[in-house]
Amino acid sequence: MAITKALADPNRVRLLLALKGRELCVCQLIELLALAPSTVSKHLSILHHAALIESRKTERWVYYRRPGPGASVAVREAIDWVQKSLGRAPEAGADRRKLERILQVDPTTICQRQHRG
Amino acid sequence: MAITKALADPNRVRLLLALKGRELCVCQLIELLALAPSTVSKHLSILHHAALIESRKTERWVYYRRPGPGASVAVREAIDWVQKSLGRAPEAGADRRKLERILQVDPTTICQRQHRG
DNA sequence: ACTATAATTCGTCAAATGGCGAAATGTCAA
DNA sequence: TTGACATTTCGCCATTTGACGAATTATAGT
Repeated sequence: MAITKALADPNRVRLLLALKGRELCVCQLIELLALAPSTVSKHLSILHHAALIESRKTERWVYYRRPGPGASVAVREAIDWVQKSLGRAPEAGADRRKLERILQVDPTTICQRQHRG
Repeated sequence: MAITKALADPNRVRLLLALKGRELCVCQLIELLALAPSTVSKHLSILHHAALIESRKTERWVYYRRPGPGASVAVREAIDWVQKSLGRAPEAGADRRKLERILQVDPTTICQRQHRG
C-alpha cells in the first residue's frame, strides 16, 4: 500500500506533521528538514502520490497542505493516526519549536538564505 | 520509528491482520503468505522488534499473537489503525477467507505438508 | 544417543530506498 | 530577452530491504 510505504520514512512523517492546520512553502520545509532541496522534493512527491498531501502553486512558490474534506477515508484515517500517535514523539515537539522560528521569518528570506548555503 | 517501518511491508501488515482475535502458529502464517519459512520468520521478528506482536513457545511450535493490555499506547493505536483502515482492503478479505480454510486443517498436517513442498 | 521436526539465524543476491549535485522547468523582474 | 530564482527531474552512489537456501538451534519421539 502506498500510504504505509509513504509513512515508513521519518522525514516524510515530519513533513506530514509540520502541515497540521496550515500550508507551508517548500523552502520552509527544506529549512525544517535541513536536507537538499531535491531530496525534500522527492519526499513531497511520494507523499503526494499517496494522496497524503496536496499542492498549490502561486508565482514561484509551491505550497503543500494536508488534503481537504474530499480525501478518501483511508487517507483521513492515516493522517489522524499519524497526528495522534506519532505527533506525541519528542522529535515532533522539537520540530514544532523549530517551525515556530521558521514561521517568524518570511519565506522570501528563507529561500534566499538557502541559495547561499 | 520502528512501528512505521514494520508496517511498510504489505506481508507484515497481512500477518498483523491475520492475528486478529487469535494466536497462530508460524506454520499457519507460512501457509497464508506462501513464502519461505525463513522469510516469514524474518518478518515476524521485525514485527516483534516493533512490539506489534508477542510470541509463545510450546513443544516444537511457536505461536504469535497481538500484544495484550500491557502494550504501549503507540502500539495499541497502531494496531487499531491497521485493523480499521487497512483491514478494509480487498486483499485483507481474501486473506481472511484463505485463513478460514487453513484453520480447518490442524497445524500438524500443515507443517508436514510444508516439508514436502 | 539418534533422528525427525519446527523455527530461527546466517550468507548471499537482486531490487528498492534515500541521499546528493547537476541539469531542466517554469515563473518573475529588469 | 536576458537573468535570477524556486522547484522538480535526472543520474549517480551507498545503504537497506526482502527474498531464498543452507546451516543451526531446540524440542519431541524412537
